[in-house]
Amino acid sequence: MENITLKKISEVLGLSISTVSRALKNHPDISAETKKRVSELADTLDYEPNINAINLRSKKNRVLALIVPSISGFFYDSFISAVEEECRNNAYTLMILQSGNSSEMETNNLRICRQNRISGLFACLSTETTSMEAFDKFKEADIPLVFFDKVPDGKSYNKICIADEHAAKLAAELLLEKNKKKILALFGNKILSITRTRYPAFQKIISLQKEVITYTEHCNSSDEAKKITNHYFSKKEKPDAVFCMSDEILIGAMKSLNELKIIIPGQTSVIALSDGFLPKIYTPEITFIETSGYKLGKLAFTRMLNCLNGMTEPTEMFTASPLVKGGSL
Amino acid sequence: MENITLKKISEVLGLSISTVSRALKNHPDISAETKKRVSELADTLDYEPNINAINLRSKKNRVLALIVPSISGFFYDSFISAVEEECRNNAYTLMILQSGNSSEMETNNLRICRQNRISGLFACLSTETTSMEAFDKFKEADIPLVFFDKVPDGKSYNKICIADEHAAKLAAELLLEKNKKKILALFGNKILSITRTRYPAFQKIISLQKEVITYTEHCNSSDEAKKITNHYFSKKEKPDAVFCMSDEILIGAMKSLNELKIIIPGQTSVIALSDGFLPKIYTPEITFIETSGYKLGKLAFTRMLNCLNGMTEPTEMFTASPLVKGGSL
DNA sequence: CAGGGAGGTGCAAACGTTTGCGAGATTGTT
DNA sequence: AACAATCTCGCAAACGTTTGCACCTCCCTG
Repeated sequence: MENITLKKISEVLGLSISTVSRALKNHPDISAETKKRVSELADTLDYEPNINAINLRSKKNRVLALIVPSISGFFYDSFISAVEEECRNNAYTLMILQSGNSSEMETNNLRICRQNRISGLFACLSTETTSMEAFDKFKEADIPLVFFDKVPDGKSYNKICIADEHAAKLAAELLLEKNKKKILALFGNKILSITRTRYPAFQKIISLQKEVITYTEHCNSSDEAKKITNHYFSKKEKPDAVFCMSDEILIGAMKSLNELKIIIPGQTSVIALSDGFLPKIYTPEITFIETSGYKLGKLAFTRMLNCLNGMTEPTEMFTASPLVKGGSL
Repeated sequence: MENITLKKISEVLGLSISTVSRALKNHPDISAETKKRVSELADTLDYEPNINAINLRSKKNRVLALIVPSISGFFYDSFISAVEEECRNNAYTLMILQSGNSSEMETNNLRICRQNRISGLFACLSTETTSMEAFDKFKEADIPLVFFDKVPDGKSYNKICIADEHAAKLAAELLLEKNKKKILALFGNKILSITRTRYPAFQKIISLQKEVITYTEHCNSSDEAKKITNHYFSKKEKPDAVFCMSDEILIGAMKSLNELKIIIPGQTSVIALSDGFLPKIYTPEITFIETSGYKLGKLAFTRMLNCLNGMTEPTEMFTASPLVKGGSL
């Protein structure tokens, strides 16, 4: 099975290459008779146009790239899933690259993107990233750049985020509403943009109630979250609620609470910000504010599409974060 | 920032395109002096060769495709993660496509692959797939095809699998060793190749002990697994062990056991075949036979590399499935 | 019959790269 | 002085596609 080209078809049919090309594109110059002959032969030969040639000629391609710390995770896999779905439906090819949260791999990935002359880039910053220089090159080249989740500061970038502020506020309000007085609040690494948004929003609401005590902690992993939770629940005065900023933290906190046989929601309540998969694993199911990677992916793609169509003004967009009630609060 | 080409560089330096091309490839024909001038300019201009042109000329490309039912999942995300890692390290580009377990999308994805003139394909069959015709076209075109997880029957394909048989046997042996007498054995859909391997292997071992009773059930989702578990544990004579063929099933079974407040491992034991993430969520951690997507991905990639280098004899390979002890057995 | 439109098709260039071949220049050998 | 060897480099073709332009053949109209 050789590769079928326009040339082959044209030779068989005794036509010129250009006629065949036009016939397949339903060009008005070509007679219906010819079109029929051409497309029938193309079908039987399983002709597929060579994308490389097309891209080369058009100086464009329909390839989008996506850089993410890790494909497998609590959140990114569903984000990617959504983006891939849209790409496929819009005849874009998706190139996924992992940065492993290393800025070296990140710049390397950006090089790969440039090599491939991608048409657009979805990017989640690695935690190590300090300089935006490499990213700015894409902007200069008019290649749409859509950041998601971990986004850079400043007004000059497209950013698609969870409504972090709203979600954190909502969680805080719920805790107050339920009359919680001693709250263990677990956040992620302070460097992360999501932490820098979620943390103050949460605190602002909580601090409205003077008599509420919050133990605020930052943790970098599930294990750290577990240790911290262990610490607070080994005291005699235990918190009456735990707030978890992310799935990763939720895992650690729940591990601790379960091991200590703390009854939920009897002895303490739990509320989390989550993609939604994990909370349903536990019994009772954890009440959470949904921070859906899937929705975020869909939104990021529509923004990308707009950029590709010329709407290049940098925009910050948010997905809604509904409350999903479990039995943990 | 225009796109830099060999032509531009050659014009600036007053050289021919071919000289520039050779200089950058360290061709012996070119003087050290010229090479230096060329590569310095290329560096400052951020020259990146146009992959489309290269591919067109060489009639090859370094693109591998991967078709998977869904990116987000208990297993595939880590498989993909491994494959992406290797692709990046070997300068291959990875194109990921989801089939959503629909054979229509699957054939559509295969068309995309052909269009892109991919060099190799990793594929996990959708549950709907009945005909291998579309896949066979790749074989005819000498495009390496490596199946993983859900693989077709027959000796004529490359297949990379979990050592399903061994894993299922191991689980069964452990259950017997621990003197379990009434085992609820939960398997997935009978159509799946993994079920067709795991099921008989498990049964064969268990049936060696005549006095052991097994309740074998097949379920298509976590929810079904939960319902079935509920059913068996609502009886007065409850099973003293539960075997879960996959993570998906484990979730359902555990949900049921936790809701019924069955104490593990006091009242019943649990053992699963799992990627390894979920078992560690629970308390006590679930004892499992590791069926690592990550390892499988690494193995699939080495097989792919061998195929690309001419070792085309179809081969079936397995990853090891070690036992990871938790506290549930 | 001349002229003109329309309908159908082909020519050739361009996209950016690689590479076989050959040409000019320099040096060394006899 | 003639010639060979070596070192540097450029020409041109090829990969498969698209597209502006020109060409040819009919047929119609005046």
